[in-house]
Amino acid sequence: MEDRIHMKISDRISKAPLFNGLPAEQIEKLAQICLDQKFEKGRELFSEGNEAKGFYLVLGGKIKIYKLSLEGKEQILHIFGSGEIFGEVPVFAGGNYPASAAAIEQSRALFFPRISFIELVSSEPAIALNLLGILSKRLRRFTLLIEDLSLKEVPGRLAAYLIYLGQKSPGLQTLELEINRTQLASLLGTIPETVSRILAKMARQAVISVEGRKIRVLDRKALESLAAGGKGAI
Amino acid sequence: MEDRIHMKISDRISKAPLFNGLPAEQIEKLAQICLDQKFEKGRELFSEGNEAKGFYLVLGGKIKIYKLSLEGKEQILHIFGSGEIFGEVPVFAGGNYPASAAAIEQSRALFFPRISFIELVSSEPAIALNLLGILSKRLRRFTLLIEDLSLKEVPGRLAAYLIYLGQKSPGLQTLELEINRTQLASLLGTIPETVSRILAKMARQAVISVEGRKIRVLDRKALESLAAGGKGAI
DNA sequence: AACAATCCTTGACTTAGATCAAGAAATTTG
DNA sequence: CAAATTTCTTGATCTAAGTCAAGGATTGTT
Repeated sequence: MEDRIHMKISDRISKAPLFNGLPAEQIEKLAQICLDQKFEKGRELFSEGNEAKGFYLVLGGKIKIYKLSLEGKEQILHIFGSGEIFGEVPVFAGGNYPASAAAIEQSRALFFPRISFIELVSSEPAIALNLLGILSKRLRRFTLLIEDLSLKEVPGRLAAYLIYLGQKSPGLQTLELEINRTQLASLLGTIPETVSRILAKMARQAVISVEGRKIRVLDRKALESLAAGGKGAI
Repeated sequence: MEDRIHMKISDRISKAPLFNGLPAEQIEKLAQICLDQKFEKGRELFSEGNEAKGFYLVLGGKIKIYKLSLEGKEQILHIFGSGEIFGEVPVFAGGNYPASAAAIEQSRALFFPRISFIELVSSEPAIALNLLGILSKRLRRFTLLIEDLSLKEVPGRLAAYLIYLGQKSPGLQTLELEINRTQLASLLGTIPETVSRILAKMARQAVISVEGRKIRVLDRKALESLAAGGKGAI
């Protein structure tokens, strides 16, 4: 029995982009050092400022990474799904987690302790290069978020998010927001009321049609020009 | 003559955090593959979307990394000074530069072509680990900027920036903004007028005193509480 | 089915900060 | 040094979006 579970884990590990192109023995080693963890919806994995003991690889569910202001307002930095890693920043930069993490639905993740992982990376250039690629892409995504937050108004950010969702599952013309208005607002740096209002406005202008969390794009051109436009582009 | 210049370059390379702990032969190799470049004030090094052929190590001056909106409004992501690297994201993530770069004063930088550098990293885990550390720290800084942009109002961001400047040169109680109001505004995601107004307001409240680009912190506690406070904290 | 608990939408109001404008100060250039 | 250019400040106005509030729609629970 134990063997079967074990096999499965190393299988999952080998499929993560981070560990692409690693020889089987390395994967096996990784499977030995990691912990398999489950989190119910709402459960917090770590808080900003916690000492970082390692990082996570998501096997299932959704984990949000977020910041809280003193008054408790939340800005979601990213929502990670299956195959993605998070919490790796302090593994290399040292110190504490720069943001908090919580499961927004029932989730499963592998935890890799810091020290054993650093040893592995030092001896395995392939992992290091994969990691460099992942961190670089993440930097690029953050660059985009910063750009959006400072140069675009909320309608532009929302339009950009819809387009991003559309690219994630091409072909489909009805896209499914997999998160509620509050989470979406937090991801866009605004509040649920504003999200509702803007969705309603876009629907009134026949750019999209909205039905709960299902959104159909009616006028792609208009959506794109909204997303591209800076402030005052409406 | 050539030798002396050459010696100097490898010397400069060995002092950059990225190349810490590298053996002399590797430094020498790096010195061979890089190009020594000078840029007058205002000169653009690359534009967002340009194909990335390599990255830069600053030897002197100041380089800003920025994004432009359609209307030409600028958000500065960071200003790099001596010893820092930039433009390394697409070297590993592939593709194009995600932002633009320009010199805000006369500057000098070494350019490292992508391909030769990747080869070196693959064979040299020490460089890879240094790079992972640098990218991780940069991610953390971006995390902070995102937090500031979405959870703090402009006075809070400005206060945080002043504190950050103070930490860069401890001891001194007069700090020198090394950039003009426009650049500062762009860095904080606002406009010069707003920066002026907030500086004036802080001075009126005896939190700081302002004289051109020289700022003296009069009430550190007040400044810190401004920086810590979220929206509506004034 | 009926209840509670979220979640979503819409309206009235307020406000931080952007825009427009114009003069003062500082810096650069001939 | 004077002229020209750039940078900084301050005031008046405008607007995107946040706050407060309350009703309607969904979802889950016993």
